[in-house]
Amino acid sequence: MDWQKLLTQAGYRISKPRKQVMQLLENTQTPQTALAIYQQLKAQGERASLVSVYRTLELFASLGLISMVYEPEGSLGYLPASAGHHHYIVCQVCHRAVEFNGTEDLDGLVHQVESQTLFAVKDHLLQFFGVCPKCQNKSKESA
Amino acid sequence: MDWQKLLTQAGYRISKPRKQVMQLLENTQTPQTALAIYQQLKAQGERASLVSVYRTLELFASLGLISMVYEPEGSLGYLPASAGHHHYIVCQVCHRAVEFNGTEDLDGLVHQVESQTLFAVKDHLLQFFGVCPKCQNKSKESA
DNA sequence: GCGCCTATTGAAAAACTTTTACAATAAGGA
DNA sequence: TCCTTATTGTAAAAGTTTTTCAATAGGCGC
Repeated sequence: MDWQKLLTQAGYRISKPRKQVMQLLENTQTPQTALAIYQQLKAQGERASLVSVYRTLELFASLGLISMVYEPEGSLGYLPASAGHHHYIVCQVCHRAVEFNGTEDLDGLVHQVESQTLFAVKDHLLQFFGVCPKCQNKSKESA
Repeated sequence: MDWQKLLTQAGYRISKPRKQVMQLLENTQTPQTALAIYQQLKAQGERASLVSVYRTLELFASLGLISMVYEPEGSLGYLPASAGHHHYIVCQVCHRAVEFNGTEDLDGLVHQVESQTLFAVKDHLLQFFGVCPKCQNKSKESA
């Protein structure tokens, strides 16, 4: 189901800022902060407001349409969420984020943590940082 | 090695705010934000400044003396770092954080992610959220 | 396609968080 | 104890996120 139908079914409207934000996120490889999204819309000559970007991101995130990614430098970026798993590895050089599938491998760890700590595990935060293939090649060339 | 020796050897002084912040962190079960630390020091009648708390936390974190924990509601808390692993599970009810040992179990996942994404994995962010044994019992009693 | 209802927007301001500047203070080696 | 300078605290600046509210525009019914 596309995001517009989902919004409508949930009782929300398809407004211009919402379209702009989603379009921008769908066309980027790197997670984008609220401010970065706002600045890019401005740069495109759009009449956009930072407040709407914040509101839109909050809404999209609550509906599971976008995922949050912690950037190496500590800021919080957003990406369109694909169905199912939402774990990312982020390139420390070019910031490109790629999803990986690791849910099954986490199950073992979850059980071990539960028996080790006696907590009931409800949720987790998992992200990897590293260097993407392209940036690996670039550093090889310059070396 | 205790933190005071480590600070001294790294060329830093053992100042009053640094002692206050470390003492407070050592005596708490839940991760503390900069503001929370400042407010507690104030409540204890100490003459403290929020700026120094920020500076102290930044220093301690850079020296590996404290660890950062993402709270369920999104804020960033600090805890004294024990040697070695620094992965936490945080109670969604009482916010208590407990370390768990899962480095080995992550190795398999790291390798899988590397072969799946072709990234070179350099670092990771792993945290669990759940309900601690005490809070599990409390909810059982009230049920 | 038109009009109405109200969700949503944008501008401004407020609230909150973090950083910077700089004179006063205090840590710790001589 | 004295001296040097790292560190502090106050104040201000910078940056981020939220709130307020009148104006706008989305989309349902006709």
